[in-house]
Amino acid sequence: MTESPIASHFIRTRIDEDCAQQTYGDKVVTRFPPEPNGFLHFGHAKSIFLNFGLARDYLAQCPQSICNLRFDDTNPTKEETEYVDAIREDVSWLGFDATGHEFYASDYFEQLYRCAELLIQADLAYVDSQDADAMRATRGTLTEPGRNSPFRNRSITENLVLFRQMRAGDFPDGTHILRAKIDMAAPNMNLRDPAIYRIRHAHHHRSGDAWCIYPMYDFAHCVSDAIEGITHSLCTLEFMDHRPLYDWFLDQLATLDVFQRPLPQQIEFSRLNLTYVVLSKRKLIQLVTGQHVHGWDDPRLPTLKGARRRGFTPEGFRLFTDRIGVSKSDSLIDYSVLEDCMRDHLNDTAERRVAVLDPVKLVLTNYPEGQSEECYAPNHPHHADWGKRVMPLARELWIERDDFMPEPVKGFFRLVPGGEVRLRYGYIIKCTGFDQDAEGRVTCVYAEYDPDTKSGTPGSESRKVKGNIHWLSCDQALAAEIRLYDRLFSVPAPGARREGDAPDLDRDFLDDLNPNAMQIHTGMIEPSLATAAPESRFQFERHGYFVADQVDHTAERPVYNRTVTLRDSWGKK
RNA sequence: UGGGCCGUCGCCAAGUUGGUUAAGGCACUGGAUUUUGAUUCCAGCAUACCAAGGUUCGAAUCCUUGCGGCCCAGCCA
Repeated sequence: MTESPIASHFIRTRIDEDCAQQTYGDKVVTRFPPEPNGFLHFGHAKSIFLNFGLARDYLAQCPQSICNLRFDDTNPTKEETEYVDAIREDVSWLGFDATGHEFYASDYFEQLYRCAELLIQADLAYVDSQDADAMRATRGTLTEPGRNSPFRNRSITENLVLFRQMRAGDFPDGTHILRAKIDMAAPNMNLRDPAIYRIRHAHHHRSGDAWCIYPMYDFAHCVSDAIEGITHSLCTLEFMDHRPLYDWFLDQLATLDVFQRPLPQQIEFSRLNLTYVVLSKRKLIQLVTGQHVHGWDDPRLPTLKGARRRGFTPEGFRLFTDRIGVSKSDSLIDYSVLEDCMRDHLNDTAERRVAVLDPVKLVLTNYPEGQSEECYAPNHPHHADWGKRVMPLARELWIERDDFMPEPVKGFFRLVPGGEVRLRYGYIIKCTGFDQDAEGRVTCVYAEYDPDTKSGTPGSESRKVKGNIHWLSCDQALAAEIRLYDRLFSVPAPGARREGDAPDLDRDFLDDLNPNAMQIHTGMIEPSLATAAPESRFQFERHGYFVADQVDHTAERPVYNRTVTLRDSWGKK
């Protein structure tokens, strides 16, 4: 696999500067902060490799470096424990162990609360008793300033009492809210007295019913970072406008001696955009709940769970994140880049096997009935030490339907009537005829083999044929379910308007679903593929990379998923 | 139309305290090897940095003015 060198990017540059100036001493502390309200997707893989990768890379230079896994669970109505477990699994699948540095924002509720009281006491926060509609109405617009709330000038004492009553559960949801007192006329909307705490009488997956007020993201995130001693808090571009608020909270709290400087700094990078998929939580949920796919781990889904079942590898993702880099420009990565990365890794690591996906019978008419002999197939063309396996050859074989054309098109150099081709690892054969059914579908192909051309025997090299096809003897082959996966959507930008669309046309991304994203075949496989463990990955020669299905594959009923095809300069449709 | 950010080869992306010939990867093209139309190997691939002006001996890098794209008006994160 081509190992790309560690690429320089603006975040590394910043960290290098901080290290050079000893801003944070001997540490680079990052964090991966998922909200446990959904499954991780390809976009998270970028963030995971960035955050965990950075901490790991700087370990030699800054021995205290680490990356925390922090569950950002400040919204009790959306989060669940099942997601926590799934996320932890995904992170570890990608190769990062967060044992000992796994945290929860909800563990900081008490500290967060104390910080809020301190802000109130410093006259930097107040309890607003407007309802949500009134708040929205007075927030102003992008071009007009907002108006101060009539409750903005409550006394510190009154604010404190009210806030404590909020915590005590004296008020129903939505009646009061704690707001930062900043500037209702700020051009940055986030600074127009943002909400800090809302009342939510809801059961929290970890804190249970201990709380009925919960902190908002802007407040909880920066404080959590400071508590954990994060040095570089990396997030995506849409949070850029929140940075002044992030700095404001921390600055005030540092002034109030809650935190020591230097404070963590937020740095934004552009999120992953990939063609032919959707990466928004909302759309992913729609696909699952709308039954367009079979659950969160459906191999068609761009979730990490789906990727795993699909046969994608952590190393492939690692390669991918290295290749696409990190920057602040909105980019759109072609899906083929991801596929290429998986091929790249799998090419090196997957043993070769033979499978006939769409079998048609081939009879070697001059091969004695009841006889069979051994042929040898290497497990990997570039790793002789991986050994070889025996493939019995006999009179009746299965070959790929696509490898025979009764009426060949130009450029086709596989089996054709009267033509010659090599049975891979076996003999050169010459097609002598074929049977068709009433619909013209080929039902059987006949050929004669040349006994002097067996692979590996002296003289077998003397005759060259261009075509080379794979096969399986009918006696040996086992039937298997082969799930051929393809891209989930049939257009690069699902749901996006396309050239020529009527001005009033609204497209639905679900209409762009690729109906052929999964096709189930019954194919023939080598016996060793049946006994392989779930999640074993192989290259099916001349087809692509396949993985034994994580949940459905058994020796009795083998199931293989196609991860990605081989590159194909001929059959590209 | 307020604020923030971005615009370097088909796709990514270095370089942006101005200094000879604009890194690298992917894709692509050509050639070699090859019992996977795979892999591998070798070679090629931006007089050009959104545009137009300007400053300068010298600019992708500085200035000006435009153009294009993304984000923000949740008691979501």
